[in-house]
Amino acid sequence: MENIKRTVRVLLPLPLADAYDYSVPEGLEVAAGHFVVVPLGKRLTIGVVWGEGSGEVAPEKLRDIEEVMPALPMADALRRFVDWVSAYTLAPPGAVLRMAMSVPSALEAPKTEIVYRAAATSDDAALKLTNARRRVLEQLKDGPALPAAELAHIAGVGTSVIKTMASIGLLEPVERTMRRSFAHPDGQRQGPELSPEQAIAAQGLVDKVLAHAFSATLLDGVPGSGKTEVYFEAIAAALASGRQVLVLLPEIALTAQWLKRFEDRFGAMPASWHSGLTSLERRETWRAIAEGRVGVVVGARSALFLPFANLGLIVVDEEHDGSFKQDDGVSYNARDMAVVRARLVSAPVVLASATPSLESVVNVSTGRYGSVHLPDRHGGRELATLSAIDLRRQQPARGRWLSPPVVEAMKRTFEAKEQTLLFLNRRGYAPMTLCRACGHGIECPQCSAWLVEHRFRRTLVCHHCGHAEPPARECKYCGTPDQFVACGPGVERLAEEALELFPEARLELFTSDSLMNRTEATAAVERMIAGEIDILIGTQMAAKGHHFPNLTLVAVVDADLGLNGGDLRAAERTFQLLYQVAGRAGREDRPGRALVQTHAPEHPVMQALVSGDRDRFVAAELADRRAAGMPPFGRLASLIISGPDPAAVDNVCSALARRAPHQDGVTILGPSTAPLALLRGRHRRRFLLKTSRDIAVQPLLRAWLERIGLPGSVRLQIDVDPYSFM
DNA sequence: AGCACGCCGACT
DNA sequence: GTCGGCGTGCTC
Repeated sequence: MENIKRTVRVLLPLPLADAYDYSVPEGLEVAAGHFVVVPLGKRLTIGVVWGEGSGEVAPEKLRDIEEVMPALPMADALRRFVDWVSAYTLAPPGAVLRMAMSVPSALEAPKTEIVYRAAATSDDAALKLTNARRRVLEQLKDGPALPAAELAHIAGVGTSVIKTMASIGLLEPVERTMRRSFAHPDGQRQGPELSPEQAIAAQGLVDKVLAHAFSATLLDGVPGSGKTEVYFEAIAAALASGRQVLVLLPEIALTAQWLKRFEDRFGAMPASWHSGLTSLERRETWRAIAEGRVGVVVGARSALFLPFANLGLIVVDEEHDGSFKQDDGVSYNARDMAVVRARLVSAPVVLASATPSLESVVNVSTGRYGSVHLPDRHGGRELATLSAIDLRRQQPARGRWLSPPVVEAMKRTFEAKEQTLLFLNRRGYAPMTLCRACGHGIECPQCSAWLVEHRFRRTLVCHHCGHAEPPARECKYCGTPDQFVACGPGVERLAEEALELFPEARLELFTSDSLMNRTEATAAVERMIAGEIDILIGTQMAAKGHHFPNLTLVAVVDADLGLNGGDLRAAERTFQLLYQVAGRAGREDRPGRALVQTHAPEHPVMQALVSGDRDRFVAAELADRRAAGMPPFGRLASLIISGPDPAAVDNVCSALARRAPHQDGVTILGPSTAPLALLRGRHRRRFLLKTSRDIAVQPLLRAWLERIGLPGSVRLQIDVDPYSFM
């Protein structure tokens, strides 16, 4: 008879329905949170011990854990966070774990090196002291132990001298783990002088940090009111009490300017976490965070799953930003999950924004979140005056996109040697290309979307799947050559127009295509600050996280762009975006102007922007949402069914429709074709589940989907709290 | 996520 | 006749 072995549940970073049971070999010490190597099929995989064995699997199927990784175990709070996110989003727990195990190499034993220190001298050895050997010992007398090569170099001897000294006992080799050291931002350092309002706000946040308990606070203030300085005080307090801080920023707002401000305040850079890190940087940063050697991490949403040893504060800046929502793989909103993570580690979370999301506004009014309000622009700077330009009356010339008042304002700005930002949230030259002969537009072969012409790169690109093709001469529908015509403006086309109007102006494009990487973006920002650019043309990349002192005119070329399409958040998002863009103008001593071109100046969004009455807009938008039972007053979940064969997709939809839940407070909308009816060659249908606030959507969805069989090629994507409907 | 198994097109 | 394409299914 075989001994009854202990079994444990091991969660693997794979999209499996649940953790797997493994047996623990005799003599292996295994506890919850340990990273372990286990066999899976023919290969070995790293997983995390999640608890004692479930006992649900036939004992003969169980396999032994191979080994325990030499890494700090995953903290209890992080494991509970993974479970929580999985339960909320209905993503498999292993898919969530994968986000918390993004750097597998960090789990391996760190590399070591041999360093030498002076050995306790014996008389015997002292006799053999040559000049070279003496110099080596001199170096080590009050310096640190060093690797052979380095020691030899600074002592001016060959490495063979070190080798011999070690062998005759003059030097003692020591094995040391190599680890990158991180600078320590100083929480004790004196901060800048704050205005009375800022000081009160900062104290409010500091009190939350010192309470060492969970709390959520909305920090709400207009651009330039000093939000960053205020939450820096909370960071200082957390650092001073020996705790770690996580700052989440939208990816494109993580700029050199932000880092510079941080360094000026704390005397050292924070650790940053974003997609541009090398694998070495990721490994070292991950490890240092787990070992508590990093005080502050600033990062994009994926930083939320880092293994903090001692987290004492989370800040989510630009909390309204849609990019906190991840749509591929696990659909989660990092802003909301940051609140959960803070609760699980009993730490405060601060959500900061000049244009808070309606969710946060409602959470404040119901008392779930506290609030700290900063009323004014610091230093008495005024917000830009914002005017709507009615495109129905002030028409641009044919084939042109800038209206006469905008051109006139650009002219005056240029003559005053000040800078203009033309904002258009459309990459490329033209969003659509049409054949004049037959009227067909050029579509993506795998998506229901137009191909966008990128004239500089001489390609037509699909912005949804990345498909690219060279421009053809002949129309593929009617064969007529040379009849293509570009429809509508993109930033490249706008640049062409601006250059014709101002041939002597220095003009630059600022988009995610023309500026491929961070370094180039930083350089462009610096040129802008240095006044080497007169006209900057950009997408929303230009609108976030930058501060251009000589920028006095912002023109929004197509303010209606985000309002079409019937998206739930269209008005909210447009307001937030345009408000932020307009906030770029006139930030120093010069007054700024923002001109917003629109076909619907009477639209509540435009009215609110022009009057600067954010509160009235928010109130009106909230009233609409409440009447429709939409978030934040109701709950939404979306199901997207997709597959290459439309008939198979429709079959699944019929099965879903037959089993749809019927109960009070629950509405099922659909199935209907999803907004991108064809994406990457997959046909897409969508159901929307709408419930009242008091109903939890997860049990409802679980029961609904429980017995729905999916053919292999059909995928079902669940999105609880969808942000965008496109 | 891998990795194998399995069933239809272009090669030696 | 095989080599190999990637659809489908399983892994404690």
